[in-house]
Amino acid sequence: MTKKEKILYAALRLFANKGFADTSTAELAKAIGVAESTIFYHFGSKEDLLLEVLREVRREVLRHFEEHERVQAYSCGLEKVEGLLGFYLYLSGVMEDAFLLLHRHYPYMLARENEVCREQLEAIYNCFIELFEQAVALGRADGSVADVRQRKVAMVLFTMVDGLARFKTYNLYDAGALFDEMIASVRKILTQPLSPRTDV
Amino acid sequence: MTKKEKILYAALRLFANKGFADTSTAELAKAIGVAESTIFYHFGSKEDLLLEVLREVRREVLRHFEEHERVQAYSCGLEKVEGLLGFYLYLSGVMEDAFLLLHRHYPYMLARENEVCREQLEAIYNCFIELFEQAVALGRADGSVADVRQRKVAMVLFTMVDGLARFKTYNLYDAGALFDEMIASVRKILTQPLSPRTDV
DNA sequence: TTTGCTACTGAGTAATCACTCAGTAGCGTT
DNA sequence: AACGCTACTGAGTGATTACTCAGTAGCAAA
Repeated sequence: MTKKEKILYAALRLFANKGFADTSTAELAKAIGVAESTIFYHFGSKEDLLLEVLREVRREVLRHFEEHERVQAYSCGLEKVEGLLGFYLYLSGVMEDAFLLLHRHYPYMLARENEVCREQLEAIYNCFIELFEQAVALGRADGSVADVRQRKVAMVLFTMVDGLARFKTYNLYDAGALFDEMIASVRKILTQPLSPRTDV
Repeated sequence: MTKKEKILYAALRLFANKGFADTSTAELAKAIGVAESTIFYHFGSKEDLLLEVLREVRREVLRHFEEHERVQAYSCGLEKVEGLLGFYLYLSGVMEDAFLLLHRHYPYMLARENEVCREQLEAIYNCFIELFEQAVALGRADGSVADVRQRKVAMVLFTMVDGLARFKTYNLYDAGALFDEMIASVRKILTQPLSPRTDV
């Protein structure tokens, strides 16, 4: 691994676990045994380093989902939705640092004024929601999913699984124990038709 | 408002919006027109100030929920669950800074080594989940909620609404538009009985 | 051998950081 | 008038911050 790559991955680890402001370039350099100025030689500034880290996170996340899409076969749309939810949670463990970084506030603050940052974040989130929505659409087509509002349901599903992934990486409570319950809930959401009026 | 209170609320606002590490005591002092040393006179250190802020957030959040519990009447458990979810989202707007702070990573990092911090966070989250669980239990008793695993369902509900609140305060997408969909989903989760085997 | 280029570094720098401290203004009690 | 106390401050402190820059080692082409 080149020194540039070492810096990139160490930065991901430290920015994710300690936060951007709480990680000094001196500390980062010391952690991998390079001179502090090497960081600035390769990346220009600390903020540009973060942007490069986000770019790398985007590449990795999309690569993982494309790979999953390519190799994993599902018998119906409902099963695919459930599979994707599981894969999301699995990824949040495999790419723990990346998800930790995505659950921090700093990147979203930066995104407000920095177009490059905004671009990476949007690409990542669009990828997630698109995949969920496509799986729901597939389910509607093959009959495994009832009549639901595709886009909105996909976003609710994403909200659920991302919230769970966040609690998992924050160690707030056991995500594994909750996952089964979430899947059961998702099945109810997707198999029951749109708002069967229950009043009076 | 005393200078001490001014410092406390300005700290909440700045810690929530800029982050703990990114808010300097000099900036905080300047924002409210007091000497920087006044902060240390009242709170001792920057970290102790954060702990005091979290204590205040805890007091406010619990007060709001107790008030809501006291004045709001619901005709059945299911309706109460839905009401609580709406109230949670409403609160995340009214107490935006507090929720922003609770959605940051720093307090949870601090909680690992600081008992006082851990205590405040646990009190807040326990309050939420307890209320949701009680409402679910009420629903089971009055028949508006089907046979479900109370605790786990309550946690899934909390995961959903907290995720939505987070996206709302991060301005990722329109929470209002998603809320109706979430309520519809919650109704499906709570009114359909436990896992009716759908295989083959 | 000279030249040019990339990768990298140690020694800086000004600015900012959290925090300290001696001192004071105001006010109630004796 | 003297005292004691609380609230508050301005002027510091040494440490740390992101970043700069002149210089060097190594290697490839001329």
